[in-house]
Amino acid sequence: MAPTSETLTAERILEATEEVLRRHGPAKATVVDVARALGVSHGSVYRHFRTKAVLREAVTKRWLDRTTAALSGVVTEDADPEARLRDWLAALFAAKRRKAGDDPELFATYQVLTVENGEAVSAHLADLTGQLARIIEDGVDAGVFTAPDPEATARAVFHATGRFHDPGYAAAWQRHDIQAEFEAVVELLVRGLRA
Amino acid sequence: MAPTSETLTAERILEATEEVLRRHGPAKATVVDVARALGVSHGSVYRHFRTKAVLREAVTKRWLDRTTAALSGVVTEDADPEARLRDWLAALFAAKRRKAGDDPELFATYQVLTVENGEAVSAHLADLTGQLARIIEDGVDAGVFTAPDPEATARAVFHATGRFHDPGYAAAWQRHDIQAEFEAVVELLVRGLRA
DNA sequence: CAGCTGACAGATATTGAAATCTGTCAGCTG
DNA sequence: CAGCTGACAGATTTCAATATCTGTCAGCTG
Repeated sequence: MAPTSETLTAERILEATEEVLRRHGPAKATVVDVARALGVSHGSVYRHFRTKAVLREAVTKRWLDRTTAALSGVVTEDADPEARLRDWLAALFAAKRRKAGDDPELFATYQVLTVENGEAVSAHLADLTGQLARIIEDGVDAGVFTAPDPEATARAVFHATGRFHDPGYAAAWQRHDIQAEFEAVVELLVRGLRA
Repeated sequence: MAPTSETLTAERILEATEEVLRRHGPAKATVVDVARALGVSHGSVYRHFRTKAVLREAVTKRWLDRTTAALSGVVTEDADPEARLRDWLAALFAAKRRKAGDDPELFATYQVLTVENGEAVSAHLADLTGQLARIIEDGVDAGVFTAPDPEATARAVFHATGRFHDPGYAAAWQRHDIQAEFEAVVELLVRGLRA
């Protein structure tokens, strides 16, 4: 917790920023707070990040990329495409639900950050639909799925499951019947994909 | 525009409230404004609606019910169930897109009102999924759809198309490729429903 | 006397002055 | 001399005083 006197790196600033955001929330977290947490002047922070907005975007990217990385394992899993598709969607839902449930305040903080940084979010969504597209392509190649345009189909599947990964629906993830809802949608989609 | 001196009815108050909301927006519309628009004292408004919250809820209900009514015609349309399902989803999407596009400020106003009145919204969603369920049941009866539990399937279809009717996605309805996205999702769902 | 008015108390919103923050940069320091 | 500091101008936020609004009700009016 005490500010180590290593040299000031972008990475250390990002860590401190995440901590300040967790403590103060997105509205009250200031660059001065971040500098204080690191035991440096706020001018030094501006040496590594040109503006506060750039700093916040970098933190957001880092957070989004952690989710992407966690899911990439499922894509290359050793199972048939339908099972991998189901696993991937379930893993995405579970990850989101865990994040929202474990630390609602931090989740709300990142929700604010993501609406602020549409750019970073678009890139993240492209990453995720890319993973989905790979699974669907594998299914088409194996002859178990029908999809004239796997990229477009991946986006369709992603959009159709929005209720189970879009942060805007986080409140609904508490409902007792949400798991049944999820399974009903996935069932419909998998049936729609089958050759 | 001049306040007619008919007797003050709940309906006239609701109309005036809608007009005040359109003019001032949800944050600044006051009961005093509504009374002024009607040429009465604000005490008279409280004779018909116990609180401001009740008044706003009533306006919200009215607005939601207009949408439900507009769609009910499609349910009883003379066409095969698959066509009716496609028509109904398209009509819902078109109605939402038109509302959001024609008068964005009023749409934003009602967005605020709907988050305020979760109760009224739940009832509205139940109405809509009820209409969907009837179409799906007809499809099951005709042997063209498979759905062990049509009510649950209706909810699944409704959730899966959320991106095309949930007001939270209104910004995305401006994208040039939204129509293609819509058709891709509907295609997948219809395929998933077929017997 | 049914329905409306307007004064009122407490709650909520607005406003403008004071405090804090962002982003810059000349100069300090190891 | 590379990297950090801290004072500064302008932008933004906070806070407390002031104004407006909500909800009630005793009494007015047609």
